Amino acid sequence: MPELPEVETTRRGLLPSVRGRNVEALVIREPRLRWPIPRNLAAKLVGRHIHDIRRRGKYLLFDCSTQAGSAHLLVHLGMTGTLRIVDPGTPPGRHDHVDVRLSDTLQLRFNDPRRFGAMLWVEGKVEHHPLLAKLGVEPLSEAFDAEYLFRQSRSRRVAIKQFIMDSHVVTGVGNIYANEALFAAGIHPARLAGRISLARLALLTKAIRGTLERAIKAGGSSIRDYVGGDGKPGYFQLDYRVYGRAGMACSRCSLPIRVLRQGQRSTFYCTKCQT
DNA sequence: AGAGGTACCTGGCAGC
DNA sequence: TGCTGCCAGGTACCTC
Repeated sequence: MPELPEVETTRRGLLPSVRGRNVEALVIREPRLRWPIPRNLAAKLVGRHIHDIRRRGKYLLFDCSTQAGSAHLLVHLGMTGTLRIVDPGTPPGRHDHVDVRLSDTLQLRFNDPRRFGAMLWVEGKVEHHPLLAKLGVEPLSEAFDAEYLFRQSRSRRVAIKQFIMDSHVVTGVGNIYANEALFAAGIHPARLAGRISLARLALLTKAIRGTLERAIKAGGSSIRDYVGGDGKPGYFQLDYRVYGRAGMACSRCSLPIRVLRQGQRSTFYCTKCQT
C-alpha cells in the first residue's frame, strides 16, 4: 500500500522533526526484513547526524554523511511498512521492529507486519547502490514525459500496465495508481506498450503525474495521522475510479468495471472507456 | 535482452 | 468455532 505518495508523505512528515538530529540509540527487535538488517547497523548509525531525507522511487534515504564520506540509511516500506515518530516511552507493539532514538522526546519507529520492507546502510555514492542504480526516472520529474515513454517502449511487447509498473522504466507507480492512471488516460491496460502512439502516451504521463500529485496532496492533509499518530498508518482514502471496483458501475459510462490478471496482479478497467 | 513466473510475509476474509 | 486456502502488494531474482 505504501506507494509513492505515501512514501513522499512520510518523507515530508518526518523531515521537520528528524533533520538536524543525532542518532542516540538504535533498537532492533526483528532484523528479518526483506534482507536482514545489518548486524553492525547500530555501530554505523549511532552518533550520526541526519542532514536530510531524500526519496528515490519508494526508497527513503536518510543522509548521514560526514566529512569522512557519504553515508545513508536506506529504508523501504515494502507493502505494509510505516515510519512514525513516537515518544521514546511508548511501549513497542506488535511488528514494531526498529526504533531509532533521536532525543529524549523523539523516536523513529519502524513497523512492518509483512516484513517486505528494508533497512540498509549505504556507504559511498548512494545512487550507485545496486538497488538504486538501475531505477528509471522519477514520475514527478521533468524527465518523465511522452517522448521518454515512447522511446523506452518501442521495442517492448509487454502490456502497458506492466510497463508503467516496471521500476526500471519509471519508479514508484504501483498497482493502484497504474490502474487509476490508465483509466484517466482512457488506455486499455492490456494494450502492448510498444504499439501506443506518442499522443496517447502524453495523456498517460499526464494522468500518472496528476494521480500521484493528487494523492500526495490528499496525504498532506492527513500528515498528522501519519507522523506521531495513534498507530493508524494513514493510507490515503482516495476515491478510486476503478481500483477494487469490479462489477460496480463505471463513473463515466455506467458499464460494470471488469477485472483481469496481469502478472499475478489484479487489473481493473472499463471496456468502453479504455481502448 | 525481454518476458514470465516465483519468492518473501502476515492479516483478513470466504467457504466449509 | 476452527480450520484451510486464497488474496493483497513491491520488487529482486530466477528461468526460459
